[in-house]
Amino acid sequence: MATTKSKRTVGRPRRFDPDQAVAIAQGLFHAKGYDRVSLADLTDALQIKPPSFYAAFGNKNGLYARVLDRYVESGSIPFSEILRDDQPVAECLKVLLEEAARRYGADPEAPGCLVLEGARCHDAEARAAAGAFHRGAQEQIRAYVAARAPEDADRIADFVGTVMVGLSAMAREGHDADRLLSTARLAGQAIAME
Amino acid sequence: MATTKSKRTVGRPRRFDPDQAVAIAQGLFHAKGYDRVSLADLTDALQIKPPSFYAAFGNKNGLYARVLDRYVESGSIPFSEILRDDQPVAECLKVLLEEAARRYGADPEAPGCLVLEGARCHDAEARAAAGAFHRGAQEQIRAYVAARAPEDADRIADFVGTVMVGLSAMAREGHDADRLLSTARLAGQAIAME
DNA sequence: GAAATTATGTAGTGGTCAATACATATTAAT
DNA sequence: ATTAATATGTATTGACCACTACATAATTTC
Repeated sequence: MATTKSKRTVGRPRRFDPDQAVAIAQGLFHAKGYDRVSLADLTDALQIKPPSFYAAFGNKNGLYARVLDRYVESGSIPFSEILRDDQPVAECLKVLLEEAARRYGADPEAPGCLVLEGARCHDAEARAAAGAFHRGAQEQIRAYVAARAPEDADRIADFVGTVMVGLSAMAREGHDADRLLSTARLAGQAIAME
Repeated sequence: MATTKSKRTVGRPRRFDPDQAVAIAQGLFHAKGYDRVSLADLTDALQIKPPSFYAAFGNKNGLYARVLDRYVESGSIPFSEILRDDQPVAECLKVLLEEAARRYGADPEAPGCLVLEGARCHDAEARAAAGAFHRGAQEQIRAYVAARAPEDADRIADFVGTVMVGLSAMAREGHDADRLLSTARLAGQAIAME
Protein backbone atom coordinates (compact mmCIF):
# COMPACT_ATOMS: atom_id res chain seq x y z
CA MET A 1 0.00 0.00 0.00
CA ALA A 2 1.06 3.57 -0.57
CA THR A 3 2.36 5.75 2.22
CA THR A 4 -0.21 8.49 1.79
CA LYS A 5 -1.80 10.06 4.83
CA SER A 6 0.05 8.09 7.47
CA LYS A 7 -2.24 6.92 10.23
CA ARG A 8 -2.15 8.28 13.74
CA THR A 9 1.04 7.41 15.60
CA VAL A 10 2.35 7.85 19.10
CA GLY A 11 3.86 11.15 20.17
CA ARG A 12 3.05 14.77 19.55
CA PRO A 13 1.42 15.23 16.14
CA ARG A 14 2.86 17.42 13.40
CA ARG A 15 1.30 20.82 12.98
CA PHE A 16 2.02 20.94 9.25
CA ASP A 17 1.46 18.70 6.24
CA PRO A 18 4.75 17.51 4.75
CA ASP A 19 3.19 16.97 1.31
CA GLN A 20 1.87 20.50 1.27
CA ALA A 21 5.28 21.67 2.42
CA VAL A 22 6.86 19.90 -0.56
CA ALA A 23 4.44 21.69 -2.87
CA ILE A 24 5.32 25.06 -1.39
CA ALA A 25 9.03 24.28 -1.54
CA GLN A 26 8.67 23.29 -5.19
CA GLY A 27 7.44 26.76 -5.96
CA LEU A 28 10.37 28.31 -4.15
CA PHE A 29 12.99 26.06 -5.73
CA HIS A 30 11.54 26.56 -9.20
CA ALA A 31 11.35 30.32 -8.82
CA LYS A 32 14.76 30.94 -7.29
CA GLY A 33 16.81 27.80 -7.89
CA TYR A 34 18.26 25.48 -5.27
CA ASP A 35 21.18 27.70 -4.27
CA ARG A 36 19.16 30.83 -3.73
CA VAL A 37 16.60 29.22 -1.47
CA SER A 38 17.97 29.38 2.04
CA LEU A 39 16.82 27.30 4.93
CA ALA A 40 15.44 30.47 6.44
CA ASP A 41 13.41 31.02 3.25
CA LEU A 42 11.98 27.54 3.59
CA THR A 43 11.18 27.68 7.29
CA ASP A 44 9.59 31.09 6.79
CA ALA A 45 7.48 29.88 3.87
CA LEU A 46 6.47 26.70 5.68
CA GLN A 47 5.95 28.53 8.96
CA ILE A 48 8.00 25.99 10.88
CA LYS A 49 11.24 26.14 12.83
CA PRO A 50 14.48 24.49 11.74
CA PRO A 51 14.17 21.50 14.13
CA SER A 52 10.77 20.65 12.65
CA PHE A 53 12.21 20.97 9.18
CA TYR A 54 15.09 18.62 9.87
CA ALA A 55 12.89 16.13 11.68
CA ALA A 56 10.60 15.95 8.67
CA PHE A 57 13.00 16.06 5.72
CA GLY A 58 16.47 15.25 7.05
CA ASN A 59 18.08 18.24 5.44
CA LYS A 60 17.71 20.70 2.57
CA ASN A 61 18.67 18.05 0.04
CA GLY A 62 16.13 15.66 1.46
CA LEU A 63 13.35 18.13 0.78
CA TYR A 64 14.77 18.89 -2.64
CA ALA A 65 14.70 15.20 -3.53
CA ARG A 66 11.03 15.09 -2.68
CA VAL A 67 10.43 18.23 -4.73
CA LEU A 68 12.16 16.64 -7.73
CA ASP A 69 10.02 13.51 -7.38
CA ARG A 70 6.90 15.60 -7.23
CA TYR A 71 7.92 17.63 -10.27
CA VAL A 72 8.80 14.63 -12.38
CA GLU A 73 5.61 12.90 -11.40
CA SER A 74 3.23 15.74 -12.06
CA GLY A 75 4.72 18.97 -13.35
CA SER A 76 7.25 18.00 -15.97
CA ILE A 77 6.99 17.04 -19.63
CA PRO A 78 5.24 13.68 -20.25
CA PHE A 79 7.94 12.21 -22.46
CA SER A 80 6.26 8.86 -22.78
CA GLU A 81 3.07 10.40 -24.11
CA ILE A 82 4.86 12.63 -26.59
CA LEU A 83 7.42 10.23 -28.02
CA ARG A 84 4.96 7.99 -29.86
CA ASP A 85 5.71 4.95 -31.95
CA ASP A 86 2.77 5.58 -34.27
CA GLN A 87 4.03 8.97 -35.44
CA PRO A 88 7.12 10.09 -37.34
CA VAL A 89 10.13 10.51 -35.08
CA ALA A 90 10.81 14.03 -36.29
CA GLU A 91 7.21 15.05 -35.69
CA CYS A 92 7.26 13.77 -32.12
CA LEU A 93 10.55 15.50 -31.36
CA LYS A 94 9.12 18.73 -32.72
CA VAL A 95 6.11 18.33 -30.45
CA LEU A 96 8.48 17.66 -27.55
CA LEU A 97 10.40 20.88 -28.14
CA GLU A 98 7.21 22.88 -28.53
CA GLU A 99 5.81 21.40 -25.36
CA ALA A 100 9.01 22.31 -23.55
CA ALA A 101 8.73 25.88 -24.84
CA ARG A 102 5.15 26.14 -23.62
CA ARG A 103 5.88 24.75 -20.18
CA TYR A 104 9.13 26.60 -19.60
CA GLY A 105 7.47 29.87 -20.47
CA ALA A 106 4.09 29.22 -18.90
CA ASP A 107 4.73 30.65 -15.43
CA PRO A 108 6.88 33.78 -15.23
CA GLU A 109 7.30 33.11 -11.52
CA ALA A 110 8.76 29.67 -12.20
CA PRO A 111 10.44 29.84 -15.61
CA GLY A 112 12.42 27.05 -17.20
CA CYS A 113 12.79 23.45 -16.15
CA LEU A 114 13.24 22.60 -12.48
CA VAL A 115 15.39 19.59 -13.35
CA LEU A 116 17.60 21.25 -15.96
CA GLU A 117 18.23 24.26 -13.76
CA GLY A 118 18.76 22.10 -10.69
CA ALA A 119 21.35 20.11 -12.58
CA ARG A 120 23.46 23.28 -12.76
CA CYS A 121 23.27 24.36 -9.13
CA HIS A 122 26.25 24.73 -6.82
CA ASP A 123 25.39 22.05 -4.30
CA ALA A 124 26.98 18.75 -5.29
CA GLU A 125 24.26 16.52 -3.87
CA ALA A 126 21.36 18.53 -5.30
CA ARG A 127 23.14 18.70 -8.64
CA ALA A 128 23.59 14.94 -8.65
CA ALA A 129 19.93 14.36 -7.83
CA ALA A 130 18.67 16.66 -10.58
CA GLY A 131 21.37 15.44 -12.95
CA ALA A 132 20.13 11.88 -12.58
CA PHE A 133 16.69 12.90 -13.81
CA HIS A 134 18.27 14.92 -16.61
CA ARG A 135 20.35 11.97 -17.76
CA GLY A 136 17.31 9.75 -17.61
CA ALA A 137 15.30 12.08 -19.81
CA GLN A 138 18.17 12.49 -22.26
CA GLU A 139 18.59 8.74 -22.52
CA GLN A 140 14.87 8.35 -23.06
CA ILE A 141 15.10 10.70 -26.03
CA ARG A 142 18.16 8.95 -27.39
CA ALA A 143 16.61 5.51 -27.08
CA TYR A 144 13.43 6.72 -28.77
CA VAL A 145 15.35 7.98 -31.79
CA ALA A 146 17.67 4.97 -31.83
CA ALA A 147 14.76 2.56 -32.15
CA ARG A 148 13.91 3.88 -35.60
CA ALA A 149 16.95 5.87 -36.72
CA PRO A 150 19.94 4.27 -35.03
CA GLU A 151 22.47 6.07 -37.22
CA ASP A 152 21.26 9.50 -36.21
CA ALA A 153 20.28 8.86 -32.62
CA ASP A 154 23.26 10.45 -30.88
CA ARG A 155 23.37 13.53 -33.07
CA ILE A 156 19.67 14.19 -32.95
CA ALA A 157 19.26 13.46 -29.26
CA ASP A 158 22.17 15.79 -28.47
CA PHE A 159 20.56 18.48 -30.58
CA VAL A 160 17.18 18.11 -28.91
CA GLY A 161 18.75 18.07 -25.45
CA THR A 162 20.87 21.12 -26.20
CA VAL A 163 17.86 23.08 -27.47
CA MET A 164 15.86 22.13 -24.38
CA VAL A 165 18.63 23.34 -22.11
CA GLY A 166 18.80 26.53 -24.15
CA LEU A 167 15.05 27.02 -23.96
CA SER A 168 15.08 26.62 -20.19
CA ALA A 169 17.89 29.13 -19.87
CA MET A 170 16.17 31.64 -22.13
CA ALA A 171 12.94 31.22 -20.19
CA ARG A 172 14.89 32.27 -17.11
CA GLU A 173 16.22 35.24 -19.08
CA GLY A 174 12.65 36.35 -19.51
CA HIS A 175 11.62 34.96 -22.87
CA ASP A 176 7.89 34.27 -22.86
CA ALA A 177 6.22 31.14 -24.19
CA ASP A 178 5.57 32.64 -27.63
CA ARG A 179 9.17 33.61 -28.10
CA LEU A 180 10.38 30.21 -26.92
CA LEU A 181 7.86 28.54 -29.22
CA SER A 182 9.18 30.19 -32.34
CA THR A 183 12.66 29.00 -31.39
CA ALA A 184 11.34 25.50 -30.78
CA ARG A 185 9.56 25.45 -34.16
CA LEU A 186 12.72 26.46 -35.95
CA ALA A 187 14.63 23.74 -34.15
CA GLY A 188 11.92 21.27 -35.04
CA GLN A 189 12.38 22.04 -38.72
CA ALA A 190 16.04 21.11 -38.50
CA ILE A 191 15.11 17.64 -37.32
CA ALA A 192 12.39 17.17 -39.91
CA MET A 193 14.84 18.01 -42.66
CA GLU A 194 17.19 15.18 -41.76
CA MET B 1 48.51 56.64 -25.14
CA ALA B 2 47.32 53.45 -23.57
CA THR B 3 47.71 52.71 -19.89
CA THR B 4 49.92 49.68 -20.36
CA LYS B 5 52.88 49.19 -18.07
CA SER B 6 52.33 52.20 -15.87
CA LYS B 7 55.53 54.13 -15.25
CA ARG B 8 57.29 54.19 -11.92
CA THR B 9 55.36 56.05 -9.21
CA VAL B 10 55.99 57.10 -5.65
CA GLY B 11 55.49 54.66 -2.82
CA ARG B 12 56.23 51.00 -2.28
CA PRO B 13 56.05 49.12 -5.58
CA ARG B 14 53.65 46.25 -6.21
CA ARG B 15 55.13 42.80 -6.00
CA PHE B 16 52.69 41.37 -8.55
CA ASP B 17 51.52 42.25 -12.05
CA PRO B 18 47.82 43.15 -12.10
CA ASP B 19 47.49 42.18 -15.78
CA GLN B 20 48.94 38.78 -15.08
CA ALA B 21 46.64 38.50 -12.09
CA VAL B 22 43.66 39.17 -14.37
CA ALA B 23 44.82 36.40 -16.67
CA ILE B 24 45.10 33.95 -13.79
CA ALA B 25 41.73 35.01 -12.44
CA GLN B 26 40.19 34.51 -15.88
CA GLY B 27 41.22 30.90 -15.76
CA LEU B 28 39.67 30.47 -12.34
CA PHE B 29 36.42 32.22 -13.20
CA HIS B 30 36.09 30.30 -16.45
CA ALA B 31 36.79 26.97 -14.80
CA LYS B 32 34.60 27.34 -11.75
CA GLY B 33 32.22 30.21 -12.44
CA TYR B 34 31.99 33.49 -10.54
CA ASP B 35 30.12 32.14 -7.54
CA ARG B 36 32.43 29.25 -6.87
CA VAL B 37 35.60 31.31 -6.90
CA SER B 38 36.10 32.66 -3.40
CA LEU B 39 38.31 35.53 -2.46
CA ALA B 40 40.54 33.02 -0.71
CA ASP B 41 40.82 31.08 -4.00
CA LEU B 42 41.90 34.27 -5.74
CA THR B 43 44.38 35.45 -3.14
CA ASP B 44 45.85 31.94 -3.00
CA ALA B 45 46.19 31.73 -6.78
CA LEU B 46 47.64 35.22 -7.04
CA GLN B 47 49.83 34.73 -3.98
CA ILE B 48 48.75 37.99 -2.47
CA LYS B 49 46.86 38.96 0.69
CA PRO B 50 43.36 40.43 0.74
CA PRO B 51 44.50 44.03 1.32
CA SER B 52 46.67 43.90 -1.79
CA PHE B 53 43.78 42.45 -3.72
CA TYR B 54 41.37 45.18 -2.69
CA ALA B 55 43.92 47.91 -3.27
CA ALA B 56 44.46 46.69 -6.82
CA PHE B 57 40.95 45.74 -7.95
CA GLY B 58 38.48 47.36 -5.56
CA ASN B 59 36.59 44.17 -4.92
CA LYS B 60 35.77 40.80 -6.43
CA ASN B 61 33.45 42.39 -8.97
CA GLY B 62 36.15 44.84 -9.97
CA LEU B 63 38.47 42.02 -10.89
CA TYR B 64 35.67 40.18 -12.64
CA ALA B 65 34.95 43.23 -14.78
CA ARG B 66 38.57 43.26 -15.90
CA VAL B 67 38.39 39.54 -16.60
CA LEU B 68 35.31 40.06 -18.77
CA ASP B 69 37.05 42.83 -20.70
CA ARG B 70 40.05 40.64 -21.27
CA TYR B 71 37.90 37.75 -22.42
CA VAL B 72 35.84 39.80 -24.82
CA GLU B 73 38.93 41.42 -26.23
CA SER B 74 40.96 38.31 -26.79
CA GLY B 75 39.34 35.02 -25.85
CA SER B 76 35.80 35.18 -27.12
CA ILE B 77 34.21 34.67 -30.51
CA PRO B 78 35.12 37.36 -33.10
CA PHE B 79 31.58 38.16 -34.13
CA SER B 80 32.55 40.95 -36.46
CA GLU B 81 34.86 38.71 -38.44
CA ILE B 82 32.35 35.91 -38.73
CA LEU B 83 29.20 37.84 -39.55
CA ARG B 84 30.27 38.96 -43.02
CA ASP B 85 28.32 41.05 -45.48
CA ASP B 86 29.86 39.29 -48.48
CA GLN B 87 28.53 35.87 -47.52
CA PRO B 88 25.04 34.43 -47.17
CA VAL B 89 23.50 35.19 -43.78
CA ALA B 90 22.68 31.56 -43.11
CA GLU B 91 26.22 30.49 -43.94
CA CYS B 92 27.74 33.02 -41.56
CA LEU B 93 25.39 32.05 -38.74
CA LYS B 94 26.31 28.43 -39.27
CA VAL B 95 29.99 29.36 -39.05
CA LEU B 96 29.22 31.30 -35.88
CA LEU B 97 27.58 28.29 -34.23
CA GLU B 98 30.39 25.99 -35.30
CA GLU B 99 32.97 28.40 -33.98
CA ALA B 100 31.10 28.57 -30.67
CA ALA B 101 31.09 24.77 -30.49
CA ARG B 102 34.82 24.62 -31.11
CA ARG B 103 35.67 27.28 -28.56
CA TYR B 104 33.28 26.12 -25.86
CA GLY B 105 34.64 22.60 -26.10
CA ALA B 106 38.28 23.46 -26.68
CA ASP B 107 39.50 23.50 -23.09
CA PRO B 108 38.01 20.92 -20.73
CA GLU B 109 39.34 22.96 -17.82
CA ALA B 110 37.40 26.03 -18.97
CA PRO B 111 34.34 24.76 -20.82
CA GLY B 112 31.58 26.93 -22.21
CA CYS B 113 31.40 30.69 -22.57
CA LEU B 114 32.68 32.89 -19.76
CA VAL B 115 30.09 35.56 -20.57
CA LEU B 116 27.07 33.28 -20.97
CA GLU B 117 27.86 31.40 -17.78
CA GLY B 118 28.65 34.60 -15.90
CA ALA B 119 25.29 35.99 -16.94
CA ARG B 120 23.69 33.24 -14.87
CA CYS B 121 25.68 33.61 -11.67
CA HIS B 122 24.20 34.44 -8.28
CA ASP B 123 25.90 37.78 -7.72
CA ALA B 124 23.72 40.61 -8.99
CA GLU B 125 26.57 42.90 -10.01
CA ALA B 126 28.61 40.22 -11.76
CA ARG B 127 25.47 38.98 -13.49
CA ALA B 128 24.71 42.46 -14.73
CA ALA B 129 28.25 42.92 -16.03
CA ALA B 130 28.26 39.65 -17.93
CA GLY B 131 24.66 40.17 -19.00
CA ALA B 132 25.57 43.44 -20.65
CA PHE B 133 28.09 41.68 -22.87
CA HIS B 134 25.57 38.94 -23.57
CA ARG B 135 22.91 41.42 -24.61
CA GLY B 136 25.45 43.21 -26.78
CA ALA B 137 26.37 40.03 -28.59
CA GLN B 138 22.75 39.03 -29.01
CA GLU B 139 21.89 42.42 -30.45
CA GLN B 140 24.84 42.19 -32.79
CA ILE B 141 23.46 38.93 -34.16
CA ARG B 142 19.96 40.35 -34.45
CA ALA B 143 21.13 43.47 -36.24
CA TYR B 144 23.23 41.40 -38.63
CA VAL B 145 20.25 39.28 -39.65
CA ALA B 146 17.91 42.28 -39.72
CA ALA B 147 20.07 44.08 -42.27
CA ARG B 148 19.30 41.49 -44.92
CA ALA B 149 16.33 39.52 -43.60
CA PRO B 150 14.33 41.94 -41.46
CA GLU B 151 11.26 39.73 -41.33
CA ASP B 152 13.13 36.82 -39.81
CA ALA B 153 15.63 38.66 -37.64
CA ASP B 154 14.02 38.16 -34.25
CA ARG B 155 13.16 34.50 -34.78
CA ILE B 156 16.53 33.57 -36.19
CA ALA B 157 18.56 35.59 -33.73
CA ASP B 158 16.62 34.04 -30.84
CA PHE B 159 17.28 30.60 -32.26
CA VAL B 160 21.00 31.23 -32.67
CA GLY B 161 21.26 32.73 -29.19
CA THR B 162 19.36 29.85 -27.63
CA VAL B 163 21.56 27.28 -29.31
CA MET B 164 24.69 29.10 -28.18
CA VAL B 165 23.46 29.12 -24.59
CA GLY B 166 22.65 25.44 -24.94
CA LEU B 167 26.08 24.69 -26.37
CA SER B 168 27.80 26.48 -23.51
CA ALA B 169 25.73 24.56 -20.98
CA MET B 170 26.42 21.24 -22.64
CA ALA B 171 30.12 22.03 -22.77
CA ARG B 172 29.98 22.42 -19.02
CA GLU B 173 28.17 19.09 -18.82
CA GLY B 174 31.21 17.52 -20.42
CA HIS B 175 30.38 17.43 -24.14
CA ASP B 176 33.59 17.71 -26.13
CA ALA B 177 34.12 19.92 -29.18
CA ASP B 178 33.19 17.18 -31.65
CA ARG B 179 29.94 16.47 -29.96
CA LEU B 180 29.09 20.16 -29.74
CA LEU B 181 30.05 20.58 -33.39
CA SER B 182 27.58 18.03 -34.62
CA THR B 183 24.87 19.82 -32.67
CA ALA B 184 25.97 23.14 -34.13
CA ARG B 185 25.92 21.74 -37.68
CA LEU B 186 22.42 20.44 -37.23
CA ALA B 187 21.31 23.82 -35.92
CA GLY B 188 23.03 25.49 -38.86
CA GLN B 189 20.96 23.44 -41.27
CA ALA B 190 17.78 24.74 -39.71
CA ILE B 191 18.81 28.28 -40.52
CA ALA B 192 19.89 27.47 -44.05
CA MET B 193 16.54 25.89 -44.77
CA GLU B 194 14.65 29.07 -43.97
C1' DG C 1 68.08 62.26 6.23
C1' DA C 2 62.96 63.44 6.70
C1' DA C 3 58.51 63.44 4.81
C1' DA C 4 55.12 61.75 1.79
C1' DT C 5 53.15 57.93 -0.55
C1' DT C 6 51.89 53.40 -1.62
C1' DA C 7 51.91 48.28 -0.76
C1' DT C 8 52.04 44.58 2.39
C1' DG C 9 51.06 41.22 6.37
C1' DT C 10 48.58 40.14 10.58
C1' DA C 11 44.55 39.63 12.40
C1' DG C 12 40.37 40.42 12.50
C1' DT C 13 35.06 42.34 11.29
C1' DG C 14 30.06 41.38 10.78
C1' DG C 15 27.01 38.56 7.95
C1' DT C 16 24.94 34.44 6.16
C1' DC C 17 24.80 29.69 5.73
C1' DA C 18 23.12 24.84 6.92
C1' DA C 19 22.52 22.33 10.83
C1' DT C 20 21.86 21.26 16.09
C1' DA C 21 21.70 20.96 21.61
C1' DC C 22 18.47 21.12 24.80
C1' DA C 23 14.50 21.88 27.32
C1' DT C 24 9.50 21.73 26.80
C1' DA C 25 4.98 20.46 24.91
C1' DT C 26 1.66 17.09 23.20
C1' DT C 27 0.09 12.79 22.13
C1' DA C 28 -0.68 7.27 22.70
C1' DA C 29 0.13 3.25 25.37
C1' DT C 30 0.30 1.19 29.94
C1' DA D 1 -1.04 8.78 36.73
C1' DT D 2 3.15 7.30 34.58
C1' DT D 3 5.94 6.28 30.79
C1' DA D 4 7.43 6.33 26.05
C1' DA D 5 7.52 8.63 21.82
C1' DT D 6 7.44 12.40 18.80
C1' DA D 7 7.20 17.48 17.68
C1' DT D 8 8.19 22.13 18.80
C1' DG D 9 10.60 26.65 20.23
C1' DT D 10 14.65 29.06 21.88
C1' DA D 11 19.06 29.83 21.23
C1' DT D 12 23.29 28.47 19.25
C1' DT D 13 27.15 26.35 16.65
C1' DG D 14 31.04 26.30 13.56
C1' DA D 15 32.18 27.13 8.75
C1' DC D 16 32.65 30.09 5.21
C1' DC D 17 31.90 34.49 2.95
C1' DA D 18 33.49 39.26 1.23
C1' DC D 19 35.81 42.74 3.17
C1' DT D 20 38.83 45.92 6.41
C1' DA D 21 41.49 48.30 10.57
C1' DC D 22 45.92 48.93 11.66
C1' DA D 23 50.68 48.74 12.02
C1' DT D 24 54.78 48.17 9.13
C1' DA D 25 57.73 47.95 4.99
C1' DA D 26 59.54 49.94 0.75
C1' DT D 27 59.90 53.39 -2.45
C1' DT D 28 60.18 58.55 -4.41
C1' DT D 29 60.40 63.43 -3.44
C1' DC D 30 62.16 67.10 -0.93
